[in-house]
Amino acid sequence: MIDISSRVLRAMIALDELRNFSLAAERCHVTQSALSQMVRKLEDDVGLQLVDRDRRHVQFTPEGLRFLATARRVMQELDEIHIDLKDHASARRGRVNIAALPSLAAHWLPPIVAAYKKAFPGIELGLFDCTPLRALELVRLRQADFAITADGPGRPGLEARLLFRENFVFVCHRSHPLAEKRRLALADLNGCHYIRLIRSGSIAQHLESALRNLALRDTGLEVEQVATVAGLVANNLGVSVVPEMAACYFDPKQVAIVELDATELYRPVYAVTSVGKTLSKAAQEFVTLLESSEAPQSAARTPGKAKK
Amino acid sequence: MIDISSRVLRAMIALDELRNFSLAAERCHVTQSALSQMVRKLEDDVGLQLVDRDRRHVQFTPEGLRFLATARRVMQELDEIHIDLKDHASARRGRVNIAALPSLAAHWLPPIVAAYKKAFPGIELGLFDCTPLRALELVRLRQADFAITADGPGRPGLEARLLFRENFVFVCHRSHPLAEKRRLALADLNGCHYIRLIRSGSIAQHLESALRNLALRDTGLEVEQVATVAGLVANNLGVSVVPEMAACYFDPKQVAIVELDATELYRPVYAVTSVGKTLSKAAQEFVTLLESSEAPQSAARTPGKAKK
DNA sequence: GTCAATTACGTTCTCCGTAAGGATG
DNA sequence: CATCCTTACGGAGAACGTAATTGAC
Repeated sequence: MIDISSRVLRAMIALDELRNFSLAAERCHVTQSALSQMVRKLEDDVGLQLVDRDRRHVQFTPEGLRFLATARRVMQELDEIHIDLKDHASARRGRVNIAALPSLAAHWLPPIVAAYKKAFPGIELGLFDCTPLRALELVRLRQADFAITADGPGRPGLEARLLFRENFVFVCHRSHPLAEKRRLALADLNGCHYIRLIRSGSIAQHLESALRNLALRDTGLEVEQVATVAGLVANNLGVSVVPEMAACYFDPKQVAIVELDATELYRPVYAVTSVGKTLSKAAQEFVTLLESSEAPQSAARTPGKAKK
Repeated sequence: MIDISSRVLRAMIALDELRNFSLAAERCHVTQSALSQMVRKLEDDVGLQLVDRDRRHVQFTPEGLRFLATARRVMQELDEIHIDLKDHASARRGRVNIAALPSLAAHWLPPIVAAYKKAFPGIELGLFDCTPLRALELVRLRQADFAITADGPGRPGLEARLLFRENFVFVCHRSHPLAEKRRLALADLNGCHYIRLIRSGSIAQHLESALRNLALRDTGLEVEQVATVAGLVANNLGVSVVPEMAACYFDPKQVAIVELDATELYRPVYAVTSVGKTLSKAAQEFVTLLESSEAPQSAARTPGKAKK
């Protein structure tokens, strides 16, 4: 199998353009002797004369011209991939695919995305809002560079970095007895009519153990979307517990949002990556930005103050 | 400027296909260590990690995959040009452009072309029938690989190889006094009404010096095509002297063709090439065939016997 | 412990530069 | 005689192979 280096291709192209060994050698930053040897070796390798040197003029043979055409195409390809890789290395170009839980994608992520797009305008962003399991699957399938989710640690092949811990808040109708409290303990929820979120979601999973020991009354309502909970609570059909970030779904005129004094009750938010898969520079930058971003403040009590 | 050799491209492709350093190294006929170093050096050169090796699995990074796509395109180009050049080197493929005088192109060349096409079916042939000057110009312009013409020696930048010498014959109407002779000396033409060919043609040029000393009567006719001479002679408007090969233009029923006993009167036929321009293998083979071909026999006295 | 890739190191060999050679205009 | 390419030769460095090392399963 023949071996051809891009140096030789460049030399041949220079030789064609300058029609002069000395000048071509100069352009290639080698001596004229070296270029002469390069051409000779190439000709030996392919078994054909490619250039006619009649001591005064440099002329390519028909075969040499065919070779040149290929050489130019190849060099264009190599130059392009080189620039392309440099761009990717410096995060000037590229694409980052992110799998995130819907609530995070909708409320915490947008300002970070905005900051990222400003800092790295050449990077395309793909944002998948999906269930926790799907998010991890996308990372494993390499369809997402990383996931932003409440799950992750302990999963084989995945690596999770804690970004922040999100507190839960209690939501009820303003007419509810607990509506006027500043803070509640979990025990205060005993006896309440509770609206559940479906189990497959991240929220229910983190609430389950904490709520199991409470004497909650079942409303018979189990819904999928937090927005539905908001509607139900607004119509005084029950109470619920949701992450701080979901508070904005609730209409403050009808719904009271009360902080929970329960340190054991929180939802961790991780950046989850595949072990052994180096992130692209662009994705690395995004994760760095995530890590430097603050945990969200309660959107309920301190509206319009998303960051410290 | 980065230097990438095809060996490295092959290695990366093998690594992608086999997902295993040891196997890929084997395919590339190097040790696994060498391949590891090759990949590392490539990554250093481009400044990016292209392959994730987690000790057990080989996975390409997004940038690595981009690189691979280019690598495959480039290798395809290089493999193709290699095959292409090998084919040209062995005259399996290619093209030969020939500039030849009309009379040679029409009468001497066809059987040679036929033999050549049989021996080298993959070679395309271009045949230009043109004036002597134009033939040499085409060679100089490299639009023709070589010329078959009566001119050539002494021209700067051109190289002429004598193929054969073609004799001239005397042509006249059957009613002409010289029609019954077996052989004529040049002096026998004195007093004849002579039909001239134009000076720019090869025939007139070779006749000029020999005929200058004869006392020919001018018919006032100077024509361009030998076929026209044939028509004029057939109508008894004069006599002429033409190369043996042109004899077939004349109608034997009306025109007598007489050999000339004049050793100094002949038209040399050369294969003319550009000095310092190596012929393609295909063209070389054609010239070889030309050189091994016999000079044409008189088509007049021995019809149907083109070769000895 | 085994397997697979990396690292270390010595050697080989390629490739380049210097300098001399040769041909051409 | 000057120019331009080729050839000869010697040295620097790259690349390869052997072998020891590391790390994962």
